[in-house]
Amino acid sequence: MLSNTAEYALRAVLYVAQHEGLGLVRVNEAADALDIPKNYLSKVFHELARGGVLESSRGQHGGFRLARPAGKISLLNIVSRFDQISERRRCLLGKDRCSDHTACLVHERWKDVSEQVATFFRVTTVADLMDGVSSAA
Amino acid sequence: MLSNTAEYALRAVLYVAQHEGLGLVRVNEAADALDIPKNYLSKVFHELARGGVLESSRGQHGGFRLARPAGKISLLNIVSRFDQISERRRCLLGKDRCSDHTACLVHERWKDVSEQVATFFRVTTVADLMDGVSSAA
DNA sequence: TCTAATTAGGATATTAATATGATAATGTCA
DNA sequence: TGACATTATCATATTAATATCCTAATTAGA
Repeated sequence: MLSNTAEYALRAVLYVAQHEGLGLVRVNEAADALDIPKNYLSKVFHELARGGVLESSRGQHGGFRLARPAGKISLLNIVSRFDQISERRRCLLGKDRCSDHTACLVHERWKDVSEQVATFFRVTTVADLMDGVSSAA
Repeated sequence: MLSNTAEYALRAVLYVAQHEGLGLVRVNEAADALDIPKNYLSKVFHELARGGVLESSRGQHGGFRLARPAGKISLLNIVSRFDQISERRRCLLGKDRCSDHTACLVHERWKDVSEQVATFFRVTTVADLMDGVSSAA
């Protein structure tokens, strides 16, 4: 359902969120803790920074922090930098959109299901993922 | 959500289903109609035959037909030869299972959503996909 | 028996995802 | 200023997905 890369990103942002207030998170530290290849995670962090999810600072004592509160970062904000979670309804059979006159009940059901997936990523936030925090669920 | 290959397989089986009773479907014919590379589709068909979804016969006038009625072929039967639609609940963050004591409400919601996806593929049949046929939806 | 049409399947090419390695740029602090 | 720790970035390697090419096996029919 999610690419490796997107899963890395989710776990990494969660890790950063859990270290808010404890200083910046360094790539090496997070890579060790999460068992993700360092150089690869470095690129994931960079991409998340470019996407406005994280903020980076360079130099000694540099690292990453959340760019905004965990409750304001949806899982879609994270995942969409790497995977496409199609918000736009997409036909099960690969066409961009079903022409309405051939649409059958299956297409409707598929639309329902895939919209639920999209909604999950859109409304769930990093804060929701954190242990003990079970708001807005 | 689905790989290219699995999407090809769905479209191809639907095509074969729509030609039931009209003689065997040849790979070249289906590839042209569906705009899928011939040799690639050839392997997809072959794999579906090995998986008991299609039956093949070789030689002149050979081709493919459904191995059983369209209503007895679930989309999961088709797709699972190529993609893994995880029936087993899988943690959003990549672990095989969430340990229960760290499971939060988000995990529950994700389980709900992903089980709906799995159920869709399991209960929807090729017959449901065919135009005009709108049973069991 | 021969030819043609077809599936079966091996070999290889291309492309995208994942991963690694090396270097440059930046900021901190002695 | 200079050493060092860090992010930024470029270059390359590896692996998996997608695609193409070619030949073998099988069957129908002339």
